[in-house]
Amino acid sequence: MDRLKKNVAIRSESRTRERLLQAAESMFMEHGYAATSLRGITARAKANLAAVSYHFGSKEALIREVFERRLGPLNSARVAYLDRLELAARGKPLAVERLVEAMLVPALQGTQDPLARGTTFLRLLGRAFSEPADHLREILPAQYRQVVIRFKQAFARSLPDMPDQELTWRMHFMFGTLSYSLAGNDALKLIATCNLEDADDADAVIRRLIPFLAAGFRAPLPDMQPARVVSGRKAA
Amino acid sequence: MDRLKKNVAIRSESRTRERLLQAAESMFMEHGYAATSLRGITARAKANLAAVSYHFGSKEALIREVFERRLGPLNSARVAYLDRLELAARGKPLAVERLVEAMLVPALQGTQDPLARGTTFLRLLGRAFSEPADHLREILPAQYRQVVIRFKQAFARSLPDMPDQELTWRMHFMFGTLSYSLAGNDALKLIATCNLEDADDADAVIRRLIPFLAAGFRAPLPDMQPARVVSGRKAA
DNA sequence: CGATCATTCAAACGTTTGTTTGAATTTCCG
DNA sequence: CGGAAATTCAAACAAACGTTTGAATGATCG
Repeated sequence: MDRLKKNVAIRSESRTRERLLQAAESMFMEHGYAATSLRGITARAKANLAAVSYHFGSKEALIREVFERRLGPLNSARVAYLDRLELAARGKPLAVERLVEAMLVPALQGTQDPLARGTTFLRLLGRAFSEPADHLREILPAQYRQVVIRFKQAFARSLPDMPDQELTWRMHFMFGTLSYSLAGNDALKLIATCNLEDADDADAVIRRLIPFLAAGFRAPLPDMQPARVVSGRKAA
Repeated sequence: MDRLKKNVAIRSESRTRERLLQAAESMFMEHGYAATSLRGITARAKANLAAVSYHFGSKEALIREVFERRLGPLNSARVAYLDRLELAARGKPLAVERLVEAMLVPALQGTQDPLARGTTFLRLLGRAFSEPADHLREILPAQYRQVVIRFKQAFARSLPDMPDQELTWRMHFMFGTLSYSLAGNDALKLIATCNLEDADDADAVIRRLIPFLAAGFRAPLPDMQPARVVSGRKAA
């Protein structure tokens, strides 16, 4: 298996393999995993149907590779970004704005350069969190573990009075906003009553997300009394 | 067609139809739309395969009905909740906490009673926003339009200094957090380094989401200068 | 009861799915 | 060049898909 891979790389560098990955990334993003057929992928990649089995072994292995080749570098870049920030701060706790920034900037960085190729993966990634494809349930936790651990430490240092449980929840909320917001404007168009100017401007999204999320992290703790519900009679 | 429906209701009230809807709701939630087969649904509903065609006409019509029978009442309840709040406030602007509450409480209200039946739909709904099934792209905007318009007015009144564009973005962020947070703990487990106590307690989620989102809405406006990027050399 | 409708059922329809096969083709290196 | 390895290709595979059919069963009312 390793020998085979090496020969692939040495010989022709397998342009087909790369075309398949890009086509799969696009089509998984557009139609979802289950709704995308290998015939559609290979047609788009201008490759033969059997090429998927030959290069990856199965459809499942293909989607796994689509994620791993992107998610690993992305999360490594996030941690590296955080490392640089902390180094520059010389041990002082960072503002939560900087931590959110460290989650966001690497994600949207590769966007403008390769002509929205990075954006394609981000949309796919946003979908992946809600897609129940069994293969992903095993991939994502492994890919995200280091990021979660590392950033949680940093957040705890920046918000020393925040209980651990509450911090985990707020990071959970942050991931939700990210995966939804970065995942593209399809859903955005659903709720926008007026067309947003900057809908496709990644930088604008970052600048708007940072203060929004940072304020959420700094929000006062919820009072954990029994929930109040406004009934028809007695309104609050 | 109308005659047929009426007879269905009069005669046997079609228990089968209801079982199909519930089975479809569960299975769409667990495996997604495209990955769920009619054979799986009918098996779970203990109905015949042809029952779907008979009662709904097609798989597409089935999923449409699954959404419409839930989303309409949910969004109506949200607007009604907001109406009551504004009535009680006698024209005074509401705190953004109350507006977020009006989005949340109706969504999680039916949760505990029918033994997580409401929760099932919420997870499905969260997925729907990222699922690219073409049928949903037409359903969701129509179902959400009134909610968006109504709540945007209310938010604008509560946050008079917020530019319209910024408000739209922050509502967009809110929808992201909601659909991700309410959609269930599958994704939550992905990032939780420690097990959360209240992961299944809807009230606890509400109490934690409200201050988080309200603070986000009240966050200072972003400075719309060119984005700063921390490079390897010069850190910020 | 008998007629009439709604509903269920087993079986089959034609497509499309992911995967496999074995031969043809291309690429590489001695 | 020539042989070996890597890659492509058209064709076929069984399995699963959504949908349709026509007869069997059930309920309803004059």
